[in-house]
Amino acid sequence: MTDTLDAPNARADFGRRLRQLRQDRGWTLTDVSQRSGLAISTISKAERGVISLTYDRLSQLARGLDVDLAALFHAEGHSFEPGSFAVARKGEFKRQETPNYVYEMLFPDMWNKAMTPMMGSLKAREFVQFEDFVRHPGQEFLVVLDGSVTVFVEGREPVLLNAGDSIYFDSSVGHLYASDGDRDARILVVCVPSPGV
Amino acid sequence: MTDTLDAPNARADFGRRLRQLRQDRGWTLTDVSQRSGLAISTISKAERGVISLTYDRLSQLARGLDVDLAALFHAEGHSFEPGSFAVARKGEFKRQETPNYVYEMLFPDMWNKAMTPMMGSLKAREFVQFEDFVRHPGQEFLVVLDGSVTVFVEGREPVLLNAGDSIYFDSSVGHLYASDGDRDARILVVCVPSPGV
DNA sequence: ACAAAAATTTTCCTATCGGAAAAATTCTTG
DNA sequence: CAAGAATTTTTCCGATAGGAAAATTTTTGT
Repeated sequence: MTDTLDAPNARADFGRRLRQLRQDRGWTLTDVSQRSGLAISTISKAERGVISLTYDRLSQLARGLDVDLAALFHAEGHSFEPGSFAVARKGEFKRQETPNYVYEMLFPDMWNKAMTPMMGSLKAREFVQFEDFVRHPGQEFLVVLDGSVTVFVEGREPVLLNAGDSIYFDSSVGHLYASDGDRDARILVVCVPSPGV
Repeated sequence: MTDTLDAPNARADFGRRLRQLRQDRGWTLTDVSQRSGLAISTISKAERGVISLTYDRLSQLARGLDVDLAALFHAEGHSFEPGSFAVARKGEFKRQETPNYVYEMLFPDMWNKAMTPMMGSLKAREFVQFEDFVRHPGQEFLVVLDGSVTVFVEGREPVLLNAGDSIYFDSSVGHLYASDGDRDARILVVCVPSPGV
């Protein structure tokens, strides 16, 4: 009930996007109708935001347009503001501290980023204090900027990375970082969440 | 007409996924009803695949479940090989050279990465030699590891970044990097493609 | 084990979707 | 500029979504 007001706009935007997809391919309503099995009029109305397609029709239409259903929604208005950009200056980060790490998320107030870059410092430690493995659906990329880092991936041998080395892994598998040696280490981590959950 | 047969299955799968999302959060139908503004019965039917939600309702429901609309449609299957990981050692990269850049894609032979990390060197230049802007759907993140870099984003003022600074932007907008000053610059770039298209 | 409460499903009915065909608009071509 | 073709929009109506409330099932407390 709350958002009945702006809903039509979202629908209209979505419609424009549908039309864009169709026209990008140089197809007519008739073409898409044949490819999708939807009535011409239905597609026409959907593109203009006159009606609100059901899941079944959206599903058909996606196939007709030859895109993954999820793709229909991805580049949508609320992805992140198309054309926008943001700069993060060194040291201007929002700090977040845990016993072993100091994390600084780079663009904390930017919505809907496809990836989450973080700068981190790992404190030098006598020996690894085993906290729990971290797990979160998605993929993670880590590059060592300075120092040495041991990466523990659940069920695997530890991996030692030196400055310039990097690792890419499924972040739903338990993982944990620790500075190796007597210096603090600097790392850059980028996470891509798997959508949903 | 063609896919009337499997459509119900897709819808049912989708419904199960909706229920999963709700239960993962420990919410009842009533909870989601309040959060989304949808009737309890509507959510119940949708979860069981009895009805096929319209775009408007899907949109509301996504907000109620606190997920991006696109996330609702992502099949969990095609993440990337679950549990796998890869290490890239400094200097072991596949080199790719253009007049202004030297790029080294970090995990070139790994399939289905959600993001594409690249190490790059920007050659020092007297003044910017204007090649064409680069454009590709998705989002891009750049961090300056060493030196200074000027980032040109189409339609905007150039942005000067020093070591440690970073920028995050919509990569479908034309962009271009150049080393600033008399030294070569080292950068790390991570791209996330927008699916579809 | 039973009663009360909570959660989910079913029923009933109205609003809206979606298809077929007619009407209108836009695009070609002489 | 006009006639005809191609494309899009509108109209009309049957099919289905979606809300309110009753009925059922499941859970909780004693």
